[in-house]
Amino acid sequence: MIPYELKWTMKSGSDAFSRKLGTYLPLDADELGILQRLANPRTIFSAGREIAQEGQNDHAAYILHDGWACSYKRLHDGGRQVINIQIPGDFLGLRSLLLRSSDQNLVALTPVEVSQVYPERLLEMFSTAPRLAMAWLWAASRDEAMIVEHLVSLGRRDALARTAHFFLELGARMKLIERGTADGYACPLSQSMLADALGITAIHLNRVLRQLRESGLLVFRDSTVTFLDRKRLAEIADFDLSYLDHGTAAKD
Amino acid sequence: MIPYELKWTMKSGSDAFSRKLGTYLPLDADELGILQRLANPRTIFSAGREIAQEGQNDHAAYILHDGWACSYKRLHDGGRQVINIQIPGDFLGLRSLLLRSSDQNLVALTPVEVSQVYPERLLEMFSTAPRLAMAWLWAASRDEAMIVEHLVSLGRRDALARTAHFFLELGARMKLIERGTADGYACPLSQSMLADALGITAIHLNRVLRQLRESGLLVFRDSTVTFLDRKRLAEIADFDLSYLDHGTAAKD
DNA sequence: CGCGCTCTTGACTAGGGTCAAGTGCAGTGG
DNA sequence: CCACTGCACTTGACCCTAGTCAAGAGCGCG
Repeated sequence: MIPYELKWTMKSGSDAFSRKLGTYLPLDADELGILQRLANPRTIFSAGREIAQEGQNDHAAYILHDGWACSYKRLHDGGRQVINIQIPGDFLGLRSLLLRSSDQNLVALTPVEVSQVYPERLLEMFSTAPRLAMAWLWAASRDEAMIVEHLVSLGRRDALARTAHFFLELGARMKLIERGTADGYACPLSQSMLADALGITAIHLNRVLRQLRESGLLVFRDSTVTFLDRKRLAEIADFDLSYLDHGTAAKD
Repeated sequence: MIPYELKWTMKSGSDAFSRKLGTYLPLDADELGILQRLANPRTIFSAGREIAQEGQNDHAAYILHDGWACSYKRLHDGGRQVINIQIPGDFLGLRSLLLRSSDQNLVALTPVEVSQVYPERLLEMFSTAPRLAMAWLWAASRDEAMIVEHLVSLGRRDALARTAHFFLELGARMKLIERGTADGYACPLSQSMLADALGITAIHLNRVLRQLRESGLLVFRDSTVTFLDRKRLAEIADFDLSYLDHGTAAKD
């Protein structure tokens, strides 16, 4: 299998995080400067590295600049529930900043590049750059809306619809940061990780993926998602991307 | 059946919202004054009244001072998934404040008393009362942590554990606002509402409730939850209330 | 070469959904 | 006072989705 890294479209250059906040409201040079300072210095975690643990109280929050990460919780029986998958431009562990201890685990799924978020600098930003603060809170609200939609999937969609929904959402997010097209995107997730996100077993996910493939809907193979029939997928998944709150979202 | 209103323990008096923020950090007279102004004027919605609708862009957010409400999303097939149940002291629709349109519906489950949250006054507070802003963001983070735990329930707990977990969590929240004890609390939820929160059918919830009752674990009857064996319930549910982030949480 | 990991598939099982019927009560109108 | 309606709740019978168990294939790596 081709190592994931070789397949990235490395058009990062401009910062995914700034670009994301910029979709909420246009940022001026001063504001972009503040963001630049928040986005440095950078730290690298290698793939598989645990970035934060549930119960820790070191209040580790980051901005993810490159690579994929995910947040999850563990149950006492050893089960794992993935809360969210994070891609470049996303927050990591933001919710835990003000809580006494982290409510989740964070792990790097590929090599990642992050910058740490410090509560003091954040509070300072809230008073000196209120527009930026609004954009920040908007992004946090949007993250929460994604978690809520994930909750709806787990509660009310069957395995097929859930899987279709997941890939469609991720596709929309990837497209927003210019790492994907309407046809597909690179996706370095293992089936077991995906299954733990979707609340089904890896075995059943495998069956669902086969069904999606054989129905001519979607192919997930070699760490790549290829949409074959987005329209029908969206119908099956009851997918409506308005919760992603893309201001200028394309219709497809 | 006894009307729900008659059974409230009306010890409100001091404001549930102020008390909640106060558990994060002690508030001084100035800060309490600001909160008082945010908590007025009050609006009443009668039971069953829809407070906000998904897709609306009137940015309606409230603080719930009295009564119960819930937030939910609808699927195209008519299905409903309850996101969260709100009790006095909770936010309503806070996440939708900065989004272009509300990502959820809000409905009053009992008569409720709310005060509206205005974005301008909120931003003002962030610059003039940073400690209050932190407490506010803490409360919002805690709400999100509850949603995440709900997501874990839907993804990885079976119907029995899910139901037990729900009642335990709600019990801890009720106790925090002094509307419940270690033995139980008043709970004006219909079985169908509860089922839509737990991601199961009302019929199956009914079977689960019977099982809980017959196993001597918990009784939910006449809008009242009575714990019979909290210890065993907590084991079954894999319940650990640290995500609720009660600073001084009692151990029981 | 063999270990370990991810992925794949089949056979069987069980948790929870669906369908259907029925109970108990509150409210309404005769 | 008593039908009648409507809603929330209850229970049983049956079925299907997804979990469990088991075996094997493909591949990277020491």
